[in-house]
This record gives sequence, structure tokens and C-alpha cells, in this order.
Amino acid sequence: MKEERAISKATLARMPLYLHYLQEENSKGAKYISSTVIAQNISVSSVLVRKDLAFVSSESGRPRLGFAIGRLIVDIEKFLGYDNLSEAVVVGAGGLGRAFLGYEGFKSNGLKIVAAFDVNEKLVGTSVAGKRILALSSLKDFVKEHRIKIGIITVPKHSAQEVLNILVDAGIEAVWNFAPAPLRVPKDIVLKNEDLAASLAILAGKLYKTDGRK
Amino acid sequence: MKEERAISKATLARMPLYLHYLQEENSKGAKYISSTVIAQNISVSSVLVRKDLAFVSSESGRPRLGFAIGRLIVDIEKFLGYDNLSEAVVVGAGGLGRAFLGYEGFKSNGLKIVAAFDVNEKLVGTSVAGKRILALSSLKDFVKEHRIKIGIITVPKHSAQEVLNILVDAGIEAVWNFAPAPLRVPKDIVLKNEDLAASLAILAGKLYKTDGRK
DNA sequence: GTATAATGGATAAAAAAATAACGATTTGTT
DNA sequence: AACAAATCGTTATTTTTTTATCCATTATAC
Repeated sequence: MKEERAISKATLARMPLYLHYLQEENSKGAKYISSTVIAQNISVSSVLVRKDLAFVSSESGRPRLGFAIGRLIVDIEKFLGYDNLSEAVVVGAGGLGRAFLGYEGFKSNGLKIVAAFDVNEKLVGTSVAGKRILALSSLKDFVKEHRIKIGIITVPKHSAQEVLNILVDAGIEAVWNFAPAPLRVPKDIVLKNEDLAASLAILAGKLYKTDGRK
Repeated sequence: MKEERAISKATLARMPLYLHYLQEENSKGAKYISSTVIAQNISVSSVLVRKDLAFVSSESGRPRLGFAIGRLIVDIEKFLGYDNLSEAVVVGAGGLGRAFLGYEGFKSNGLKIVAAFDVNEKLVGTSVAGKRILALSSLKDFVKEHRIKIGIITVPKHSAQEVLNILVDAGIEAVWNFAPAPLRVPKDIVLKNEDLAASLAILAGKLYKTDGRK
């Protein structure tokens, strides 16, 4: 039997690049494309492309022709979950939280934000981009009722753990955490930390290196 | 001679965690802390902590005592560039761009956003969180005059490369790109891609794995 | 003074990722 | 119908990155 090979993080990160390029080619009317051509445009090796695509493609590439672009696009989108929208809630309607409510970009990536939650009574009851901001106390019922799977945390760091506990208690399955705090989660919950401070640190680190001090 | 060891990305990513924990302990009045204790709270090995701290600490840890917390905090902050604020501009005053304008969190991380730029004439002239939105055509002069080093790209993907070219032309040194597009930059420009779609893909990938299909 | 608890550096092991090598398959051409 | 060219897919190897183990050293506490 085929054992499930772990999907490398690097591969995952390349998927959106493949997808973009394929959509571009598709709109030009191309039907088939070889891994070599993809590789040149993404600036990776052709073998790597084939290995990556092997994870997602439902049918083999055809020798002499390459991969069927249309099918590949569907496969990648399905793999990334872009087909079946996952509904998500944002907790924390501050700057970043409200930003996400208005960010249209997620829709095309399989994420649909349906509501936000906050403790600030001045915000509760208002709307941003057509999405309502509700009281944090109503989160559990809401999540359970709508069977929300993804929670996005955009609260200050000192509240992050508390919010996460609420989400877990409500039955959420995955958490996207933008608070710069190390969170403890049960093993069966998927946690992805998006620490902007850490990202910034990497940017700054590179700046230093290229700056003066070798 | 001491060869410059490359600072691993993983190490960089842990720095903010160390910083948070140390600040916490510091506020409790602690003076010294051992790598073992830090390790337990960050959930990494104590050796790793020492190796990481070796990159940044200006003075050695003291046997039997550990590291001086206050000094360590200063060192990490300096290392991450949190002490000398870098000024940055945002290009693209859409959802995400405006979000960043209002996001206070960056201030404590050494990043100060001073203005935004957009092509949309309805936005030009308005302000968000006290920061002005200016015409894209005035970007070059602004960046040159204020000697801005960091540009943040939050435009749709089809405009990203064009915006990046403008930034480079204006003399920017580092670019933080939130557009889901692979950008080409000159070698001396530091580029950090923050592809939210890719992050989402990783989240979704984990969800799948833990979901049903083994 | 001496034992101890902690660091620091060097080396080794493990894990992850990329690259290379090879065989298999199919289409197009003669 | 047969051959050749192109491409795929899998296995193996190498490289890189990250983490762990070991031992010597040092400053403090008793």
C-alpha cells in the first residue's frame, strides 16, 4: 500500500506559485505544459516540479506532452482547499482584525470570513465590509451552530491564549494566530503562527547582513 | 578569524519568543535566568536556547546564575532592530494596506509606517490613523526625501512587480511583499515575501492530514 | 577551598530539502 | 510497424539545515 509521504513545507509553499503560473498559461489558451517549462518560470528544477506535482495531480503527466493544465489547476485548487470554502471567524476587531474583514483576497483562496468577535462593547453590533462584529461571549454558540472550522486570532498577545482556549472549547479545528505569543494547543488542533514580528525580524536581519557588518 | 555564521531562519523566528518571555520575567522582578528555565517555557531544548542566545548576547551567561535578563532584553531588541525605528511606506491602500496603517503593533517592533500610496484618486488625500494616503506618482520624491528604507507592498498581484520597480527606483533597501506574486528584485535589495495564500495553504494542508485521509 | 550548577564550544546525529540518476512510457515520424 | 525523442516517475545520493550529545570551563555558594 502507498504510505502517506509527509508533504514538505517547502512544497506547500510552492503550490500557490504553480497555481498562478498555470492560470496565466491557461488564460492564454495553452492545453498542456511540461515540467521543464514550469520549472523555468518558477525558477526551480524540473525534477522538483514533478515531485511537487506528484503530490497533487490526480492523473499522470503524459510523456511527450506534459500535464493537462486545466486538470492540474483543478487538482491544486482542490488540494489547497480553494474549492470548498472554509468558513472562518476573526477574534479581535482591532486594526488587523478589521483589515481581514475587508480583505477580499481570501475569498479566492478558499477562506470565507463570516464574522468577527470582540470584547469592546463599542464595536459589538457594528459591521465592517458587511461582516458583523459580535460579542466574544457569543462566540461558542456561533461556532458550534455554524460549524466553523477555522479561527483567526488578531488580539493583543496577553489575550491570545485565553481566546484560543475559547476557540478550542467551541470546537474549532484550526487556528491561524497573528498574535505574537507562543500558544499552547491540544495536539489535535492545527495551529499556524503568523508572527509578523518574527517576519520583520527576518527582514531586519537580512538588512543588517547586507548593510555594513559582514 | 571568526567567520560569520549564517543566522538560521529558525533562530530568528525564536527571538521574539525569547523576548516576550524575558520581558514577562523581568516584570516579575527576576534578575537572572538560566537557559534551562527559558527552554522549558519556550518548549525547546536548553542547548538550543544557549546557541540562539550566543548570537545576540553581548556578554556571556554567568555559570551558576544564568543570563542577566535586563541585558538580554536590550541585546535582543537591538539585534532585532527594535531600538532604532525604521521608517516604512505602504503601497496599496486597500483592505490590507489600510489595516497596516492602523496597526499599532509595529511600533514596538521597530517599524514606523509614515505614509501610504495608492493610485485610486478617491483615496488620495485621505488619512487613516493619522497617516496620509498620497498619490503613487509622488512616491519616488517622498522616499528619497525622507530616506525611507522599507517598502511594504499590499497591492493586487498584477501590480506588484510594477510597484516594486518604482520602489527600487526610488532607492528603497528592503521590501516586505504581501502580494501573492513572485517578484524579481536586484540582488542588493532585501525581499521578504509574506504570501498569505501560501500560509493558508500550509494551514489547509495540516488540516487535511489530521482530518480523515491518513 | 571545594563542590556545584550553569555556560560554551566542538562534534555528532538527525531531519529536511534539493539534486542527480535511471528506467519506463508514450507520441510523432519515417 | 518500428524507431527515436521527449517527458514522466521513482529511487538513490548529496547537500544543507537543524538539533542533540559530550566534555571542558568557570564563577558562585557553602
